Amino acid sequence: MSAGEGADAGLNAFESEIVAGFVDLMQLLGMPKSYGEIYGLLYASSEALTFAQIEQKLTLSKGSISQGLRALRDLGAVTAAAAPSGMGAREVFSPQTELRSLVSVLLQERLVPYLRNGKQRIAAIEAALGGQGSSDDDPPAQRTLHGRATKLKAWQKRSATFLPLIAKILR
Amino acid sequence: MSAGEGADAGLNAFESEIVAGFVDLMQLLGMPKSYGEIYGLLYASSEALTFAQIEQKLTLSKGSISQGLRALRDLGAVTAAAAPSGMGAREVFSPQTELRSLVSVLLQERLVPYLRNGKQRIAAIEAALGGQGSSDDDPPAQRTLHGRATKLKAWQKRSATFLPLIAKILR
DNA sequence: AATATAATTCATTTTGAATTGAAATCCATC
DNA sequence: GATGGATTTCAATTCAAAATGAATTATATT
Repeated sequence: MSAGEGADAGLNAFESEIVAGFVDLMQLLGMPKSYGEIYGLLYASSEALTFAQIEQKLTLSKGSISQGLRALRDLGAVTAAAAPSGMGAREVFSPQTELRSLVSVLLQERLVPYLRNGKQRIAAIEAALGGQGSSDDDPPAQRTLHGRATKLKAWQKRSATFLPLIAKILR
Repeated sequence: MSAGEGADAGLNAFESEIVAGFVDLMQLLGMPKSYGEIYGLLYASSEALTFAQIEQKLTLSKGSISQGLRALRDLGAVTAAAAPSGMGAREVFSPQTELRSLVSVLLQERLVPYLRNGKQRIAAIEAALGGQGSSDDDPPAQRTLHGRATKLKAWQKRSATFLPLIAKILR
């Protein structure tokens, strides 16, 4: 007893362990932990859940649930289906259980913008190095800095290869 | 002009681009951005720098610089050498310029604890599933949950392979 | 069409991590 | 071994990201 963190009233042991796991995963990937709670709860449920069911099982406001569900849907991690009519809810939510695609989407979400930036950054660095040489020259120092800039560029190029490679590993 | 963010008084274009790049990298890996500033400045300098030089080039308190340097040294990203006597400083600091090892250390710093946790978590999940079946039985639902738990376990196992693989790619 | 309930939006609040700053400690030089 | 500057420590502060909740909008049911 009392291993994890937030109490989360209505979760059984199975559910709360799974939720905790996905909370950690989301945080590892720099996403809000509420996303992990929502996704984890869906993952631990044999049936698709309604908004209201999520709300009553987790200690999260409607606002957070709404935002979380939207983000997870946009990521393709959760799918919504029309709720069987008669019950109040509009939709029911299920997890995309293919973990590899989930992780790969989450990863790319962070890596792609980083790499995009990197590319222009390298250009700026090279420009700065070129422009700099004119005034105070100190050849050995300049060579060191050139070497470092070159290293960065090589790294940047390798990173571009990187991403598809990760995608492949995750397959 | 004015592409980046923090002004950082005394940095030239070359330095501030490199600093910005490492700040982004640190943040991608969930480390404080001050670490990126310090490492970036060292990386952009042809000579090893003293504590005081770092302080005067960056807009950071002594406290942050001290903590940042310590963390970077612990990570093996920065090395310290005795400062040539006569100048006030005790030590001078240089970057470990092998980016691959830097990134791999930073990555592992986050991945390893996550994976370690994951392992016990899987055990707890299996225990919970086993203990649960007795009271309210719904075989198809149980089978679904079993399937999901199995998927998690498989994923966990693959993740363990994952880490050395990343290390290999970074080589 | 009207009503009641579900879901979303977004300004405000909370929370946790990063940063600061001032006091304590360390170390080289005298 | 005493002095003065260099560095570290850590409680208090700041800051950004996440969560809330009340007002709004959308949708189902009658």
